[in-house]
Amino acid sequence: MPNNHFKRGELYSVINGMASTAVARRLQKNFRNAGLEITIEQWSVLYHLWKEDGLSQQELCNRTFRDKPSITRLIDNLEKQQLVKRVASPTDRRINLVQLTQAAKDLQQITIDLANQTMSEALVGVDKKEIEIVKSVFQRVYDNLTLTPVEQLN
Amino acid sequence: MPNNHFKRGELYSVINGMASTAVARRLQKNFRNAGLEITIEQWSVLYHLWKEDGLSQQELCNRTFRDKPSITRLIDNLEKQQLVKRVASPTDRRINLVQLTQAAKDLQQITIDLANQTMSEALVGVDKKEIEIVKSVFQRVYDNLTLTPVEQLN
DNA sequence: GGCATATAGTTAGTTATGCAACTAATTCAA
DNA sequence: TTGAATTAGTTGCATAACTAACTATATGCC
Repeated sequence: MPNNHFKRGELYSVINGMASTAVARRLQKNFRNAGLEITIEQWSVLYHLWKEDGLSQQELCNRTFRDKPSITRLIDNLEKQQLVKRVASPTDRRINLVQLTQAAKDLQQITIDLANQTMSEALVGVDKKEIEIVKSVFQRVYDNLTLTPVEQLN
Repeated sequence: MPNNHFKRGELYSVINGMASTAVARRLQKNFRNAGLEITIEQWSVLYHLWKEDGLSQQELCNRTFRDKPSITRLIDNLEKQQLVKRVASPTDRRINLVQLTQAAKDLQQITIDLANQTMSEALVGVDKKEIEIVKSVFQRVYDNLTLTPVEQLN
């Protein structure tokens, strides 16, 4: 089957490069145009903290799909910009709880509006059912590659 | 509408983080397990050269959705590993044609097999029609964000 | 109690990305 | 035909990614 030899690699290119890169770049550009100095990676961390403040770094790893060194440095940079602060957990001294500052809270509304607007631009002509399929395929892909065989049965 | 306030941002997280990261990590791991020293980014450049050898750096930018500095440095690293060489275009001295070495040609079959196998693992339980929808949505998203309004009419 | 193991987080080193500013070669138009 | 604008590629700087190796704290078992 030499003819569909490249097809899955092709799909890999599509999933990994094109669209996600384009969306990320646009959102970053929209932040910059609005005079906001944060990166999309920093925003993605803040996003989870807006939903639930005071998460541990480990929990942020899980929710943002990043490894620990990545979160360490993102938090370093967010701390430099005074958007979060590390607070030692009172019950377990290994754990840092990451807490939003007022400056970060002030960013929530405007940046989420920009993200929503960016996704609206991105999704022109794409209907809801298709979006649901994309999400379910991605969840499935993620589960296929990260869950143990036993977990996949649930 | 406070309740679906996060939905598009949520989708952004999904598109940009989860699945593509998981696939990339798994493919990189499979390369490493097979004793192959190349990164997936380098592989994605080789992939386009296997389809058509001797592309210019600009053409590689277009096909891999990367900017020029990224390609410059990927080619630098591929050259260090003696997988490609830059050859000046005979007709336009600004242009570098990027040509595969024999070592790179030898990587084609094994790495494409690994990529196909990785995508097969990733896509367990996902049917062809869903894959087509993901691809078409991503093409649409890419076009929405990169084409001029006039081009979008075509 | 004390040692092995596990967990939370950091650091070092390499690769990659994006932007801005740059050089060199080419094209086009006055 | 020469000088402005365009195109191809490179370099510098900042941020971010992954791996491996590390420290510190907590847990669990004897």
